[in-house]
Amino acid sequence: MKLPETSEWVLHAAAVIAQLPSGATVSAAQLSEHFGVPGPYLSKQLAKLVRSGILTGSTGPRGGFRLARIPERISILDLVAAVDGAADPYVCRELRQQGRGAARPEDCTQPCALAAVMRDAHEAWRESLSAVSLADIVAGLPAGVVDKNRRLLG
Amino acid sequence: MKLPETSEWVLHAAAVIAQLPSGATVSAAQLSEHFGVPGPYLSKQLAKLVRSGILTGSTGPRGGFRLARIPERISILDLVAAVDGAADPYVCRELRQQGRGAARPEDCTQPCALAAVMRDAHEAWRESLSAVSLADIVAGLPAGVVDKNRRLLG
DNA sequence: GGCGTTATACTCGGATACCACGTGTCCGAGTACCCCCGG
DNA sequence: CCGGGGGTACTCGGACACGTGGTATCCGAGTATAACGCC
Repeated sequence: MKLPETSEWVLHAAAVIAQLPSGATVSAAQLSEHFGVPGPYLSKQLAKLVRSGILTGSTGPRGGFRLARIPERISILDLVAAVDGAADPYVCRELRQQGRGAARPEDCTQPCALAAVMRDAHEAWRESLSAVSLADIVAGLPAGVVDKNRRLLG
Repeated sequence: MKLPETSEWVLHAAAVIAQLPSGATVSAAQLSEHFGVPGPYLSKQLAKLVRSGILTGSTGPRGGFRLARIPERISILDLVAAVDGAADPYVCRELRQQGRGAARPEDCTQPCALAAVMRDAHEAWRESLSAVSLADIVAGLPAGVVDKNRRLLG
């Protein structure tokens, strides 16, 4: 079980975008330079955030990305789910009802206990990620980093 | 982010093995018939459980697998970690210190806040899985399933 | 009849191909800006 | 000097190859069993 490496890119990129002055935008090329990652591939990931309604993208000169809503209402879970999908990593294929030892349907009125445990764990993971907003991340950045970003974005 | 499909196999197989009479064993071939999954591949996964110290495997006729310790002391996390590894799905590559906008080392005295959030979420997932033991799963099985397994294992 | 030896059949364990998803790249459609020209 | 039109350059968005890890399979090493022959 592993998240795409681009998850980290998207999280850091969103943190930078959140520091933009109101109305300003930043391009994928600028961000790729900022982080030292492949530009076109980063652009591909940011497009996912646009499709998820987290960012809005504008084309043309002075175009780029900006947040679609205030950072207080963007959770880390929103970002991770946008780039990786919201599906549960464990999928129950009803193994108990297959093969020679298949359980009879009348014994399967309750959902599979193992699937329930895995689902609860995933829910705990989601809760933990949704408890932190992008604004919380930005608020915790060291002053030096904020200054550096301000210079980039200004 | 997704778990190997074999995670489900291992969880169900462990639940069956936990119902074995004391001292008895069950072979990978029996289990693969029971669940309708490829035998050699299942054997490969069970070998991981042996390496993790959850099962013990004996060769020869009447050989097979049995639990290495009581099911109360085997958590779902133990099983999942054995088959998928215990690594955090999110790996922090210190993106903040790379590229043109790299933060200075003196601004990175604190660990990356994003990595910390992801780590906490993973820890919540692990806690949730470690709270349930194999004995809990077996105790919750319907009576019909237990009977069916008893007939298989007896 | 009891015991040692041998042959056997069955088990796990690791080494070997195949395939899908993430990774990396490219090019095209669309748009706001800027310059130029005319009034 | 001011307004309109066209060209331009820049942006995002989706379509196209490549590599790594999961999936599936096989065969070999090792061992408890069972039969067999001998004492």
